[in-house]
Amino acid sequence: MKLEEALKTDKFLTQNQKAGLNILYTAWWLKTIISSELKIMGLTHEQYNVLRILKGKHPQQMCVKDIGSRMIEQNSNVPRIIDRLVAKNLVSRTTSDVDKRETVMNLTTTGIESLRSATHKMNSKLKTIMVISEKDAEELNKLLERFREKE
Amino acid sequence: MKLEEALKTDKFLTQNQKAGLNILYTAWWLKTIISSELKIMGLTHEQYNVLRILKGKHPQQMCVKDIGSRMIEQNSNVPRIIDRLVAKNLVSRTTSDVDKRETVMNLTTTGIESLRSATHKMNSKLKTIMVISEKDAEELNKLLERFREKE
DNA sequence: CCGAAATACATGTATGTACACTTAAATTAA
DNA sequence: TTAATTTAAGTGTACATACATGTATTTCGG
Repeated sequence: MKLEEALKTDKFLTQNQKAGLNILYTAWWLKTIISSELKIMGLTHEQYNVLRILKGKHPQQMCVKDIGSRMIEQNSNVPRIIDRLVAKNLVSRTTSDVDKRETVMNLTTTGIESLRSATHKMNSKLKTIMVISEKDAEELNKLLERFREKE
Repeated sequence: MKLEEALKTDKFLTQNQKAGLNILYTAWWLKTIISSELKIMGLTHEQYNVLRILKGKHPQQMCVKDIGSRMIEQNSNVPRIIDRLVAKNLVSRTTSDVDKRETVMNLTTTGIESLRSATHKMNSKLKTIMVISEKDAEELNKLLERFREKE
């Protein structure tokens, strides 16, 4: 769907302004699809993100700060997302021996299993919705990074 | 910044997968900049969005449903966002004469003034951060719409 | 070695999001 | 015309976000 239809408007002044809204809308669209898929497994978007980040270092432990710096939405409140994963017994949490300020996290066996099946479901879903060519995707990545130039 | 640096990873399997994360990250980046600019005026991102939507039809009134269908994040809880705008006296809210199920909203004089100065600040800010060429922006819009093909 | 500064995390508050459920009004069907 | 259905909003709950503040621990300067 064109953005004009999605937002029922035709008042974009410049392609730059439209691009800003288009990015926000596309992110919302993608997040909605991902979330509805994860909901079946009792996970939220950000809980899944944390599990994946932990998987990346497994079997090493990770502290809150390390996890936070790898999150897509970098102001996410990691401790509270962890709270919910611990409550579901997907993640274990202990105080670091090395630095007692740090809390360190690790996936539990249940966590690894949940993540495996969630990832499997997610990948099949994404395959059906993300259908642009690798060449187009590469170009899109280049343009998004150029869009964030002033970062 | 490249996405790999922003998320401290190098594990993107395909350009398609990277594009998904890149869109989510870029949206977060943009929303953060916009929000910090609006905060100075005591507005949130979504409150500003609602004010702009109302402006688009002003001096006509709009009902909750109409506003909702024009929001970027289409599951936003419009009544509660309106609550806050009414509390700040930026928007007036009455029951429709035509259909008593509907609540109709309109900008107040204060609302119009707030929006005007918020928009002014926002446009100058956006001009400094959204620096890609109109040609690149057009290509980006084309690719984002292609990305959402399966919508 | 000690006190100040920095760091890592937790917590509180306001706002927003997603979604189920309720209520009131309008529309439709019999 | 009345009963059933649909529609528009509001409300409740769980989760997430943005940000300020508090607390314990570590580090650093003197």
